[in-house]
Amino acid sequence: MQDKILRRLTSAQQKAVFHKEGALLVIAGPGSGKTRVITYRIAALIDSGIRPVNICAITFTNKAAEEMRQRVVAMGTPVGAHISTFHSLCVRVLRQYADAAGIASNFSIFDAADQSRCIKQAVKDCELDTGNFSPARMLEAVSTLKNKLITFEDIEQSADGFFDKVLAKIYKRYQHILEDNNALDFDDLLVKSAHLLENQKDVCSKLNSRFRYLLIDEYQDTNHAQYRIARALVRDHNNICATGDPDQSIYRWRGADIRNILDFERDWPDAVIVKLEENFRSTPNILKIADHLIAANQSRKQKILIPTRKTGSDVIVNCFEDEHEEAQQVAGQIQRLIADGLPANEIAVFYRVNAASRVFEEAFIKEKIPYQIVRGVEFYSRKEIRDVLAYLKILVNPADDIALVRIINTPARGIGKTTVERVMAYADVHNISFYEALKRAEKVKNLASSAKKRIAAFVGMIEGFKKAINKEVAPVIELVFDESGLQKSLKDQGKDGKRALENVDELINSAADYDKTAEEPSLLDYLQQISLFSDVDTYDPSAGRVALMTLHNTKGLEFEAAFITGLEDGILPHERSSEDDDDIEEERRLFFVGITRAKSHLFISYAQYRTIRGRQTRTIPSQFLYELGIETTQQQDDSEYIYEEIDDETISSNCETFKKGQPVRHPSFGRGTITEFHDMGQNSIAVVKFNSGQTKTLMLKYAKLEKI
DNA sequence: GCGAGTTATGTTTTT
DNA sequence: CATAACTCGC
Repeated sequence: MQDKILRRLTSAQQKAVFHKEGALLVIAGPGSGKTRVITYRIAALIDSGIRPVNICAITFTNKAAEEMRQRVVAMGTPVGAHISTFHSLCVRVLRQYADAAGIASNFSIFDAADQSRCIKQAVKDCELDTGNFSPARMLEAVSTLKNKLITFEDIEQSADGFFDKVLAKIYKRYQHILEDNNALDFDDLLVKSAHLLENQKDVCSKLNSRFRYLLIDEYQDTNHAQYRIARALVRDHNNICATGDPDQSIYRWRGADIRNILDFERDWPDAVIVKLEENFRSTPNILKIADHLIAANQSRKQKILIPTRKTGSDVIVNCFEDEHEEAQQVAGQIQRLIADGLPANEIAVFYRVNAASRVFEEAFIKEKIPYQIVRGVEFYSRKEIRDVLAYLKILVNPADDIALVRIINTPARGIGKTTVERVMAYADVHNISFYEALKRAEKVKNLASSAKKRIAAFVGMIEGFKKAINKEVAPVIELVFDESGLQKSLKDQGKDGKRALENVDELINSAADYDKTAEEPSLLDYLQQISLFSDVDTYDPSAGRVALMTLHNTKGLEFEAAFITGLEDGILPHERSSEDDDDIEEERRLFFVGITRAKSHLFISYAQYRTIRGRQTRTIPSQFLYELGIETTQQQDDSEYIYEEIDDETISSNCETFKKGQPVRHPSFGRGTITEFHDMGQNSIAVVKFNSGQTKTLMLKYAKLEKI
């Protein structure tokens, strides 16, 4: 075994793989085989006599976990190591130690849509105006606090500003709503686990002896709560191995804390640090521009990528008329690659925002290119699927009012808004769940006898379903789908319903699959698992189709050919991420991650016009294009094209030379100061920090900048 | 109580 | 532009 592993690894990789006891940090650039190191390390640990059940590996997505499991098994090692995401691990721990964590083990996991309903309710309950305190904003703020393990009690005490005080109130109310529903949101899974591990020493000890080795991949994108969980999990033995790359940190907005990786040596002073700088994935040309681009980030340790591949084709930067031409040309280029013998599943198209997928989809359908859009959650957010799942959730967790409200009258069974409100009021007064109140509907005042009858029938139906619960999930779904009347109502809908019926069929199929493969199948486990599905989880690399995905979803993947699209100011970097330098740097890392996914062919493109919110808008090329360190012939061709559209007078008046520090005025952004100026004649670019706080990169020939 | 039609609203990335 | 929220007539 050891020999077999040795032959395939570089000496640096070996050092990490065969590291014995204590903390280990693997700082590794893209394509350096860091995930591979973890996989081999699991095998090596088992090979050295460690029992598989004593190993816990954490991946960023379920998909990555699945792949790692397969690879470990393929290496001839016994199954049994726990490999999952942080969230999945937390679900397991919380279910097992529910009492100690102070929760019930049949908790619902609230997804974004459920959370949104709860926060809206919370804002309403606090009698606040949703204008100033938009649910989305408050949810983000609450999530940020939770990721830092700040409770509402904490913030209640420390809040001094008006916003913080209101936030504390909403946070508290929101948390109570979740509690009433016996529900945890994504963040709670981490928060409750961290608190459990830190406050219940015996649970912590048990887990320390269960998992004697902890391995964490993509450590640069862990948040503070995850760090605290990891710290507690290795409290007794310090056998932690983390791998990551600060240059690939792209989830700061979600609470990822780069300090986790930067301070690793402080947290584990005896840590051995291994650096993997060789890149086995990409051609030198691709790595050269990746290096050049990422060097523009100020807050970063110098590091370069050492190519091990010797040759490769050029990186191509294309400028297109608009997003339709971009999609069309990308499709054409893909057809050429496929004709040259490249399998379709070795090709991928990346974009910054999901909305950008549509034009590509249209072009691919037109050109008959097989494709798959990597967006898993979309399936589970379809109305019919949510409806079915809501029924199932009620069976497992009757306190889940959100699910109950969803299906009490779906399909329509004559229990309308008024009835629901009256029963809800009754539930509030008696401090019981909505379902409990429905059971006692007889006692609710002002309720029509017809309504009472319908409610009784509904409760009877749910109780009947409960009796049907078994280990196997698929038969329960079929029963519920049929007897709830959902199936019939979809059948009656004609064409639209047909599509929905197919989706439910797919759900039943996947549940049957779950029944077959799960260790201990149960309805509870099934519901909790599917809540944690991620976008990339549905991605099937063997399907022989071109992959379309956001740049965030490309993490950990690689393709022979990659197309990175929409390199325009406001898109990449995204306008909502342009507020400060840190935001821009993260956007730059995102582009860096995209670039380094490509093994052999890289195509980067932007369009001169793009339809944004239904308006065709002239775009400004992304500042990142000028940071790649390449001159492209395409850009010059376009420039000529652009000249025809702009009269000479405008160009000359717009192309004065500016200096750093020059105060300027822009017709829409107002006053500001030039912070950077790249003199490239008619293509000159100025970076302007406006008084509004935003920083924009402007091409002088388009932007009407005035000196003031 | 229900659903069609209208109006407002809000727009990044995701476990 | 796309969807959510809302109104109004049955």
